[in-house]
Amino acid sequence: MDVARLAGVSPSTVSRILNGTARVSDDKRDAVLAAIEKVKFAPNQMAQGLKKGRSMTIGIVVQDISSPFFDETLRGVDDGLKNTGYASVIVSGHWDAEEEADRIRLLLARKVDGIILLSGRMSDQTVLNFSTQRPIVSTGRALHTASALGFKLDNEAGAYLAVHHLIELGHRRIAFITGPANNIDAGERLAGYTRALKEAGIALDDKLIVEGNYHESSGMLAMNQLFDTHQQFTAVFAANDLTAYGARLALYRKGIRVPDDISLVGFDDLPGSSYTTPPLTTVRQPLYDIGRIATQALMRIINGEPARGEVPPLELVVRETTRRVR
Amino acid sequence: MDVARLAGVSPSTVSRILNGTARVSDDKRDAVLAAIEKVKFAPNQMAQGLKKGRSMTIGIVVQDISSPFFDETLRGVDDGLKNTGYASVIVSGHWDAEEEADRIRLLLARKVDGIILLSGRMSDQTVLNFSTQRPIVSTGRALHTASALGFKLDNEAGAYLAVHHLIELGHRRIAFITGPANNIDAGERLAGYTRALKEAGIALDDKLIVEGNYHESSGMLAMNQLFDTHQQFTAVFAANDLTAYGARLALYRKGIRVPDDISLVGFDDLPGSSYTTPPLTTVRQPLYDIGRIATQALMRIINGEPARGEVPPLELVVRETTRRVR
DNA sequence: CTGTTAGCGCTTTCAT
DNA sequence: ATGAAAGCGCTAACAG
Repeated sequence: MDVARLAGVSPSTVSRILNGTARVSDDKRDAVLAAIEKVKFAPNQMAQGLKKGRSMTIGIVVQDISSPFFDETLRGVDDGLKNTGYASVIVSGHWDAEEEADRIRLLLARKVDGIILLSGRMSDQTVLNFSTQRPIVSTGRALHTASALGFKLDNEAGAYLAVHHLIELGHRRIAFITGPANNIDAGERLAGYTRALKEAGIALDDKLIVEGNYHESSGMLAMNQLFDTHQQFTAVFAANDLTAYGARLALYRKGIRVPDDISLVGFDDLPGSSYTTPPLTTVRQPLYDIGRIATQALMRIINGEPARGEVPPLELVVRETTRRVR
Repeated sequence: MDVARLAGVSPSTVSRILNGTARVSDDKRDAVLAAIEKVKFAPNQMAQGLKKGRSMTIGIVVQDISSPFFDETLRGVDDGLKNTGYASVIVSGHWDAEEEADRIRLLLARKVDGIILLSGRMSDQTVLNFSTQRPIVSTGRALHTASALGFKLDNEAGAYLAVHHLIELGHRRIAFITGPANNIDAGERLAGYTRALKEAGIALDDKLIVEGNYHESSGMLAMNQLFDTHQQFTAVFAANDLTAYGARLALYRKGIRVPDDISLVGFDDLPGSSYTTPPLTTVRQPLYDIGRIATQALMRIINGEPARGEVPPLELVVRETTRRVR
């Protein structure tokens, strides 16, 4: 080590000072510190990592690099990492189980110390397999082993909340724009919609259910399809906020007022949903908390402590896109 | 190496096969490949990095982990990295020059092979200093050395475009919600606003200029301040889209129609701006392209090629929040 | 308290 | 074409 020579000590001593591994006499310490300052020395993390078997890096797998949904969760992750010395490398699985697995293999080759999997598409078994190499914390699944932890939110209950709210306001013809057919969360939200209707004695009408893909454009398309087929309804429940935004625009284009003519409910409560016109009534997912709590749980596992952590439940946020049917 | 023993060859041979560094006889190659498959071997990237002096990682410095603005740019970065073998570690400077420098030092200690600095707050000189250690590509500044490249968009011209559009529509009383006072881009946008007004022979009215902070809430506050002080105006130009969203909500709350009563223009063209109600007229920043082009430029520098790259100019996107004054 | 030694997992001369 | 040996920069015994 350069610094060692400069300070006239051995590399070990420098290392000891850097890591606080052992007592070092004050004069040597001062000399070393001075040398470090002089050369602006910072230990090579790759060498450190190689030696210690810790890369001080965790991997985050998202499905979409550019989505307010993952964004908000990442903010939680970032805060959870604060003062841990850990950095994160973020990769995208692009909503594809295969690609997701590939990305995880890459992270593993990079020797990340742990992985956070957001909205994974892989099977639980695959996650469990990977977790033998490095601890994994995942959202969207219920897992609980020594090296794998999952947080599952009750989508069914969340959707029920939304539809029940609409029913309480007197709505009986409630359209539903679902998420992608192969998406588990989307399926659960559909189940919640169905249950709320059934409980209220409202017959399910397939024509009022149209498939979207979680993006704005699909919300718009879905609304137009509803209108083109002349469906009658007074409220729309969208499987996520982005879809609701699209639906909102379709309504605007038709000159239909929200909430005066039609009520609209979303799902997620993205940061932007408080600023739509009008502000969106939606089911709040504790996105930030999920990120933060998942990260803290992962840190615990990495440090050999038992895995634990719980996230707040979904809750309905009533804003201004819903009102009593007249 | 485990694989080496299994295949009955030396570690060097395995390495040669992995890297294609030299010819290897077919039978040995087959044996090694089989062994790799069997053990599912993937080289330890930290060891590789330590030896080769390349971490195959670049650092990205954003100012806000959770903002549609950076998001869109990051998507471009991600695409630019595709098939390069590079991964990125994203850190946030939180709009603070000091923190930004700290984060860069962290990235440097991690031996990233290059850095992309988005909307940096540091001085050009500081960037140049860091660039002696690792190549840096930055947005928001004009730089062009062997190891530092900057892309600067013409904010002044962009703002001019927006205000000129409003003036052409007959607006004369145009309010401006600025960005943070210490923000360079914001200052340039103010200059563009001023020039457009002056060119049209419209006197500048300080009362129509109110400071925001680039967030939705400040747009809302700014509008309210304008109303509370009884300003007269028929159009509002917001320093960025988020601010425009906030202004839009304030207008909605007052029952003022957009664009019928008041026209509104933003700046950025965030992905969500096509789906506001009504869709927002704004100055388009090629966020995605910036990310992609910056990344490709950085890759070139890393590979020893001359730095180059150019981003598309700002352009006005006329949607539905502006109309001719009656 | 501190220096010497070995070695983390890989690549790269240098021989052969 | 291939193996042996050295070494990337650091830390962790092991002596002393």
